This record gives sequence, structure tokens and C-alpha cells, in this order.
Amino acid sequence: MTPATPADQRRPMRADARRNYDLLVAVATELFREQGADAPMDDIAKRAGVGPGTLYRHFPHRDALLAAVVADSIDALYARAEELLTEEDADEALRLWLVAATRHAGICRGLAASLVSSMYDEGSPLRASCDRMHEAGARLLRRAQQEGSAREEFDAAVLFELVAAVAWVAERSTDGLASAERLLPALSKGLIAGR
Amino acid sequence: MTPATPADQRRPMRADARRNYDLLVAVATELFREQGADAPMDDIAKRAGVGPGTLYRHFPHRDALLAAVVADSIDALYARAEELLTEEDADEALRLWLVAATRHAGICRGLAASLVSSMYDEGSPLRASCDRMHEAGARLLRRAQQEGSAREEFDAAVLFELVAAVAWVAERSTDGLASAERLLPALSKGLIAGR
DNA sequence: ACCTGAACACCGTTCAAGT
DNA sequence: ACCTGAACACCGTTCAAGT
Repeated sequence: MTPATPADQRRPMRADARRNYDLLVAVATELFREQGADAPMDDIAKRAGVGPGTLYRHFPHRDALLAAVVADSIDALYARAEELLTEEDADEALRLWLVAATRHAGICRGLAASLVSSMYDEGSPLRASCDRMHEAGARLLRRAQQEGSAREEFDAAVLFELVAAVAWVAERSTDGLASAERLLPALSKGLIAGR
Repeated sequence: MTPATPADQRRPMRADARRNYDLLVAVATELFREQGADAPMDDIAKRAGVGPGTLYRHFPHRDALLAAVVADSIDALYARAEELLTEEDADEALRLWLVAATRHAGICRGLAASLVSSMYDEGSPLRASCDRMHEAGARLLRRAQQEGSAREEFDAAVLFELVAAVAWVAERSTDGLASAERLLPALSKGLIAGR
């Protein structure tokens, strides 16, 4: 499968630049978790002790910073997908994937929105993350359609959007992840019982 | 059922104030539709030809303005719910409600988010709209559970959140409502076919 | 009672000057 | 090659002065 090759490992950087890069990612991870993905860029720069210009040099858009912040979690989620592919019950594996993916999107408020947007935006820095989640979901869905009893008419794009949508609700509900867990069964089982 | 009694019909106002009030709602309706519910307040005031202070006097929060803007559509949606309650097939009525409610949330980008937030916020000016949609959904769901084959374990809150979530996805997908229509069947039928 | 618009705070983003 | 931070643009919100 596609190995993780974040931008920060490809290109060599001057030592002070690398220090700033890493520091900015660490600080952004904190602030995004505390305040959501729309935390002031200025605050991130300030807490990292650099000028705003430095922040924008490394990460021209907010999404570029967000992509760096979630890179590791995306790796973990992808690993989880591979694990689930070895689960004997294909339907159950798909259900567990929905749970894992929803939890992942809960890293910070606003992530679900950025991920969905990147689905429709070729040039987004989050595109790689989006694609990997998409691919992982596609495999699990296909297997559940062939070996299990997942309906044929749905595809990975629908899967991805539904997960993002549920994560989005969880973001603004006071009982957070609990609300996501109330919603997910409706996706797995459906509101109307099959004949 | 609860009759529509918008704030602007209860309290008498000086003629110029009333003119400004109505103008602001009309202008906001336009701008929200064009640019989404986060259109600059200043632009609304400017296009209406009033100072920002006047706007804030009538509508202390953005949501107060949004509530006034969607009041009519909420009435229409509620009427649609009553109509659907007379439909013979209770399951089909519920399905059609999902479609109607999703379309309604598509009035402007950002509406779904405000509606969901108001669900968890007692004091929100959108609370009344939220409650009416909630109530309408509850009736249709209950009937489908009793007369039709809707699953017992879901409630109106779940219904409301799922509709908002689907509308939210539609807002940021390039193919708009079409994507909502791809997603809704997954809610009605469910991803995994019942035994 | 209501309106006006200047004023302030806040934030994203750029860029000239530095090392 | 990279950093700094002043500067600008933009927007939400308030409030003193007006009618």
C-alpha cells in the first residue's frame, strides 16, 4: 500500500527551518485540538515564537498545515483498515470501519469539512489524506458487497461523505462522540427495515 | 398546529423602523442565498442603505437575522409535513419528508450548521424553527414506526441530525442537491441489507 | 425611539528589510 | 535561504452623537 511520505521528509531543509517547521506542526496540533481547525494562524505563530511570515512560508494555506497535523492519524487509520480486511466477517469489518473513520475525524473541529472539501478540490493539500481514506473505505465496502450483504448500489464516495457528515454532527453536539454512535447504526442498518 | 407568529408581526414599530426591518430581511435573503449564511453583516447593511448599528439594533445576532430569513420556508416545510401525514403509505411519507427537509436546508450554505447548533442552544433565535422541524419529523417517524416498518430504535433527534448532515454534505459538494439524493437512500435503506 | 457612522478589536495575508 | 514584524485589508460589534 502507499507508504507515508510526508512533504517534510522529502526535501532537505536548513536546520533552523526544520526546527521551525516541526515546532509549528506541534503547536498547531495543540491549538487545533483545543480550538478547532479555525484557530487563528497568528496565535499559532505566536505560540511557536515565530513571525506570521514564517508560518506562511512553510504552510501557504491553512489546509497545508492541517494536512501536516493529521498525517500521522491518517497513517494509523489506514493501518486499521488493513487490519479490518483480515477480519472474517466482512459486514462487521465495514461497520467497525465506520466507527474508526468517524472517530478519526473527531481529532479536531472542522476537519470533516476540510476533508469533504478536498474531495472536490484537486489541488488541496489534504487530497492525499482524503484519497487514502477513500481507498481504504472502498476496499472494505467492496469486500462487504462480495462476501457480505452490503447493498450493491452504494460506492466509496457515499461512504466517505456519510462518515464525514456524521463526524460533523458530532462536532457540534454537546455530547460529542456519543451522538456519532447514535447516528452510525442508522447508516449501517438503515431507518426502514428491509423487507 | 403551532401557527407562524414571527417577531415582526407581534410588536408595533415606528414606520421607518418597520421599513428598515423589512428591507434588511429582504436584502439578507438575497445575500445569504448568493454568498451563504456567513455573508458580511456590513454588506447587508450597506446594500440596505443603513448603518451597521441599525442592523444590529434589529438583529443582535446573525442567527436572529437568519431566523427571520427562513421563517417563511419553515412554514412551507411544516405544511408539507401535514400533507405527508395524509399520505397512505407511512414509510413512503417518511422518505418524502427526508427529501423535503434536505431540500429546505439547501436554502443557503451554513443553514444546516446553524440549525443543528440551535438544537443544543436553548436561547438561539433559530430554536423555534428547529423545534418545528423536529416535531414534524417526530410525527412522521412515529407513524412510520407504528403503521409502517421504520425501526423502533431511532428517534426524531437522530432524524433531524441526519437530515442536517446530508444537507451539509450537499452544501460543499460541487454537484449540490444531486449528492444529497445519492446519500438519502443510504439513510432510508441502510448500507447493509437486512437479513 | 430610532438612526448614523466613526471607532475599536481581531484576524488573514503580504512584503520590505534584515541575517 | 530563511526570518522578522510592520502594514494593509477585511469584518464583527459597540457606542457617542444626532434626529
